[in-house]
Amino acid sequence: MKNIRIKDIALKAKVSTGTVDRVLHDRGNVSEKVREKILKIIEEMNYEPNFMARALGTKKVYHFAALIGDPGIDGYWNDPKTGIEKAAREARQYGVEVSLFIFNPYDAESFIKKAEEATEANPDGILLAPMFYREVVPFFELWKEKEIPFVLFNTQIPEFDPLSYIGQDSYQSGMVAGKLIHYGQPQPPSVLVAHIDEETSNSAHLTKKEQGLRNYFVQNNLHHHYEIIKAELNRSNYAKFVAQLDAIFEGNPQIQFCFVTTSKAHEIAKYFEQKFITHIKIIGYDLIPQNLYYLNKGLISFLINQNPLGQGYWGINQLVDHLVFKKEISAVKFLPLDIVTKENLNYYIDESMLYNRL
Amino acid sequence: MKNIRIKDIALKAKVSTGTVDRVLHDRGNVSEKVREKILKIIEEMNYEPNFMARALGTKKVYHFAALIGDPGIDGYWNDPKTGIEKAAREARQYGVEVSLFIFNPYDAESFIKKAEEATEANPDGILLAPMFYREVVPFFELWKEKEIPFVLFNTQIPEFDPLSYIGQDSYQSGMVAGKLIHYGQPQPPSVLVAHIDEETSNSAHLTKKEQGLRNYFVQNNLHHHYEIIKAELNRSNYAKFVAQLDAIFEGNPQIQFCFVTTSKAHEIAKYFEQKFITHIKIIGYDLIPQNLYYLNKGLISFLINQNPLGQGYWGINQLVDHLVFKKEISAVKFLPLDIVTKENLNYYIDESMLYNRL
DNA sequence: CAAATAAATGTGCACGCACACAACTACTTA
DNA sequence: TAAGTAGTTGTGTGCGTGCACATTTATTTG
Repeated sequence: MKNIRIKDIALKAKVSTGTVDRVLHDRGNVSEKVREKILKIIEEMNYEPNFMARALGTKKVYHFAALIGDPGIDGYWNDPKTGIEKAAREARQYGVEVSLFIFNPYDAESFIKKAEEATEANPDGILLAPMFYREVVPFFELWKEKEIPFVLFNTQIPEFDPLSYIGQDSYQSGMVAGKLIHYGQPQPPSVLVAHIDEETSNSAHLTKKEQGLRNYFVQNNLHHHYEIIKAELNRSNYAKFVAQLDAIFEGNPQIQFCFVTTSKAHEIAKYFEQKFITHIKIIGYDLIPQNLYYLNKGLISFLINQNPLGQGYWGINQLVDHLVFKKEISAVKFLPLDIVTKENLNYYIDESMLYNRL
Repeated sequence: MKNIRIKDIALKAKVSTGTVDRVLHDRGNVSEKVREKILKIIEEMNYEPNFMARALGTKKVYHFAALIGDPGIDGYWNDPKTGIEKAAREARQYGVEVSLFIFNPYDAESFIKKAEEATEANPDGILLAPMFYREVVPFFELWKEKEIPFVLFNTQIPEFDPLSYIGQDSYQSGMVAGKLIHYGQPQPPSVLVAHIDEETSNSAHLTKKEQGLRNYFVQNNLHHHYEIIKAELNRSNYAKFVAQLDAIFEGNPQIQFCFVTTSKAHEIAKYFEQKFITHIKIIGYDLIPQNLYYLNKGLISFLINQNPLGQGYWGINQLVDHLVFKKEISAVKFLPLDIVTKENLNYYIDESMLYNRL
């Protein structure tokens, strides 16, 4: 079961290995006649390059930049960061170095500053979470001009043809939430959809989650019976935050479910705990420690896991596959929407488990 | 950021690369004094072997045998087979060849025959689903004597120290089912636990699933209120199978949930469909086509995915890591217990998605 | 048509490791 | 003490590629 080597191709085509190499890598300086002959033979023998030898034989250093939010400011970013670091560690053997550029996820200015720094570093590829639509667009144009491929994660912006988008299907995750609510309460309940700490106007994925939820009920012909209440909340003024919640729940005692579209489900859980509210079930996003605490306490029923670690990990890997291995990569990579409960939680958070996912 | 090479170690230790090589691979013939010095330097420089170069430098061919059930007889085995083939394809570069030995999962004799064939092929490693406890034990002893490492998946049998076990945590999956039932019906319901087409006496994992379910209710102090009815069913005589179900559901009209411990949830769904039973929710295992059909129709509420594809994939990979790369591998690898509904199904079945898991 | 340039092709080494083989040292034995 | 042997250590080549450099062939120019 011997592997076909470049040497074999060269032999059969009666040329030197150097020429085959040029054809394989489009290095030019090959006559059209010879090129075609070689391509045909490559096809015939269905040659597959040996990645190990390829990686061994090249000493080129690839420099990637990763633009992510500050985990110190919002714990959500811990996982993408870990994923990126893991991928970076694995890719080190192939001559890949990843530099992190960490911005304040609540400050567009900070994003601009870090994006500029990343651009100045003149990397071979960029991975970023384009949180601020307006602010990121000029960079997309700049990078396109400089021919620096970029991979998006977390937030999808297809208009500027990124090399790839990694992330959740926000809309579909809303559908999953709908299912969980419907399953948990066949009688028509009222649902509070809470957007916490982010403007829906500048982050499309929140709206998509809400739409997914609403459409679940439409598609199942239930929307006449269900009541969906929407709220945009902000913790910057905590007293006001609590007052808003008071108003909502006192004014709508019929609410039985709360769907939190950001990673802040724990804030609602905390509120419920303090107010001794036990009859409302919470469904939220992301396995951050605060959420896990309330998941284990039973105040949060389900968390939808968007695989933030995987997003970072696969994001870097897309760049590696494209630039280092010259593989064809898919333009979109949706990650699974895991439904996480107290009972299956362990399989999603244990570090060693992460390697087990296929 | 240059990598440390064996050569660097040899230089620093003032020995030849051959000697370092002997230490790294425990090939013997190294004086204790030198050995320790080298080990210390390896530690100091924290050397990490370059797997590519390692794989490239050895031309040894590894021969693995995989013993699995026949997908033609029970569709469940399609996924492990696919996973094994995928891993085999990836490992080809490292000189790994995998031969499949496919037995009839309902026939112990067939298992013995195939296990004998696999043994005769004298492989370097074996991956198998030890479905028949009594029948497999002699082989464990034989392989141990012949020093052939074996990896188990699907069914755990720790007594004969396999190299590794890959698979589900059956007990915990029962707990997950308990949660889903409890969440879907806070008022104490009755649950039918159905073991279909397998003897609980010879397959421990079915019993573990049931125990997990029961213990969910115990741990949440609910066991006084819930009623759990157990049934062992077999489709070999289909008329009898239906008659049994008739008896159960007519005799227990209070049943609201059905938990099927094998991959045969679709049989119950089919029965419900024919009998126009709509008020009983089904929770089952495995994303086989028949189950997906009824999941999409809404007759099955949830499927617990044990990642059968991953089991095959990681099973082969454990052998590869151990034998080819001489890595340390974990004795147990539990795969995530995915909760799958109609709404997030796509992320678990689309082939291209499988690569996205971390 | 010779010289200069451009295009095409060939050659050989390095990447980091494994392994076969060669060589050296220390210890026995007669 | 020389020969024999076991215990150590050193050397060199191949694995499949990529790439820098050398060489040959075709094309252009004055």
